[in-house]
Amino acid sequence: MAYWLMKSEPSVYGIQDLRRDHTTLWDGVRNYQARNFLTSMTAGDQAFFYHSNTQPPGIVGLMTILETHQVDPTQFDPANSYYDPKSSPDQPRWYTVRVGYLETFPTVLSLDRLKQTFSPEELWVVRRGNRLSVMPVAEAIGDRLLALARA
DNA sequence: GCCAACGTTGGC
DNA sequence: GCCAACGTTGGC
Repeated sequence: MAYWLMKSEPSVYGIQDLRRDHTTLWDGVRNYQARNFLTSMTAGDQAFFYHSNTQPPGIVGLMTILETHQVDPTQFDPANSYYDPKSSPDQPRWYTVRVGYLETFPTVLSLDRLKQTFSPEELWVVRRGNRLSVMPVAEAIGDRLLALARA
């Protein structure tokens, strides 16, 4: 089982929304590196839910990957803000995963705390200028994050 | 293939 | 709201 970290703005879709919905299709990723990480996920992997553009930004909970290699339907919908005119149903370019809610941590692992605890090499999300919305988390680091979150 | 312009992300 | 960082676009 691998660990990942996935970002979302809580004003758009937060951990509370996932807790309510139980499961959701993680749509709207339009970055090739992030997409490549999405397509390399395996069912049963776990992903940390990171709230960006909020105060404080940080890791707020845990998800499980339910289904992989899902075509992101928003790429075909001209009315959707994630519409990609260069994509077509016979040649989709954006794939994603279905995630399931696992837990909300009792306290937010704030970006500030993450920076104090992990080096940029250990945890990509603390790298300066990092804009990637989906990234891998090494197993040892994921274990430490869970220990911190549940302490 | 270079690179300037532009748009977006996301912390602050 | 500002702006640094960075990915993408498009002219050449």
